[in-house]
Amino acid sequence: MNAKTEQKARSRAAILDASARLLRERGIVGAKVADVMAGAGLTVGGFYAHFASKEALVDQTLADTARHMRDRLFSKLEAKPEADRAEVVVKRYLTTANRDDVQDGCPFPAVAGEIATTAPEHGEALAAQVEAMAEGLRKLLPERPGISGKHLALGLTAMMVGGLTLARATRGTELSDELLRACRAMGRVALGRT
Amino acid sequence: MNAKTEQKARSRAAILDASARLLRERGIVGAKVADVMAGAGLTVGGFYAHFASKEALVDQTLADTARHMRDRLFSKLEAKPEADRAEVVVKRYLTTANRDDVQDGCPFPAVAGEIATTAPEHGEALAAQVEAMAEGLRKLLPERPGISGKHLALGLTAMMVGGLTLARATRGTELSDELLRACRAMGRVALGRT
DNA sequence: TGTACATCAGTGAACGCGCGTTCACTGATGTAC
DNA sequence: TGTACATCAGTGAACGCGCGTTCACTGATGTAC
Repeated sequence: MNAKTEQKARSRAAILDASARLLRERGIVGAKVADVMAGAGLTVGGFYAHFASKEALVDQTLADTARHMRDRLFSKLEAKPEADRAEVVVKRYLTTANRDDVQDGCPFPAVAGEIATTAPEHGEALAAQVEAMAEGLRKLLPERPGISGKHLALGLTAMMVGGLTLARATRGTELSDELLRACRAMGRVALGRT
Repeated sequence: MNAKTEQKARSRAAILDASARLLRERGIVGAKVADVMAGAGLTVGGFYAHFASKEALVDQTLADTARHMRDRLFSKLEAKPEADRAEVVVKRYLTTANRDDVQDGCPFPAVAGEIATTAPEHGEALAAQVEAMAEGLRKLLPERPGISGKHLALGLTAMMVGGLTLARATRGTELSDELLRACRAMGRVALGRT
């Protein structure tokens, strides 16, 4: 059973890889099962030997891509002065690269609206990942008058996700770049770094 | 031709009304032409006597609903002290009512993600409305050190849209209410009202 | 070691369903004389 | 005023298409003796 089991595990990993790319690029409805399987070098029919449904794939992919994003956002911060770290994270997130290289970027803009409107079944999976991102940020925050660390972390998260979502949706317009600059500046103000 | 013309205008208005409700509630893909027509008390086939395509309807509806939201956000501000007005707008936006009464609320959360992923043809229509909202806010802003009025207005807009989008997507979880509170507090901090 | 059988990852066509759009038609309203 | 015809908003069925899911089948891999 060894070679077979290994082959299946490789296929599953390839499916999740393709799904991670397509979910971020095209959203839940846009990431068709047949396209995901083709992206993994397989055909549609085999999908259901790996996942119970498209819904299960989406939940798993959402968790995977959000963790991947956190790994990138919060990596190698030891090299930065403690007081700079939160701002570094905000700046890393609000780049043209994270706007344009969608398939390796943040998954939230691609799924949050769909979850709100037509896919509430993924709401808890999303909530868990939003909390994980905000918690990562909270650990880096300075004390600020008038707001708790938790609220500041959630507010920054909302601004980052909102800014990136709008920047992606308006890609190609002047507004798009301006939104990224504005949100970076807004992050500095909220962190008291003026 | 009079009664006929009037009848057609009434039907068009009814279609736009139903579209405004459904687009905000279900997004672009979720607002089916047949459902919109049924919501207007008509049948599918008649749709194309009023609009060239679903795309045209969406663009028109996006403009209508965004204007409607601005009217509500910026209404009766004369009664408020000048220094409070920006914060009043932020607080009006980030309410449980604007999260839950989706069909009368902000259209951006329902469409921004879809436009970014699978409907870029609406990007310019969205950009125009985002700019209009930010411009409305900008006029109410105090001078703040370290950030221009335009950037602060865009940053606040991103935070408001991001916060509402995530709050709607996580409705029913504890995080959802907390996000609204956090973004209101973040608004106060960004406006220097501590 | 070799042979017969069992397992199972993956294939590809088909199923049921729903979408946006088209189109022949209906019937109420408007126009011409 | 009345009659015959024209217009046109709206109907409802059909079209073409694409989706998620199912399923009979294939062929390579593994097992039993």
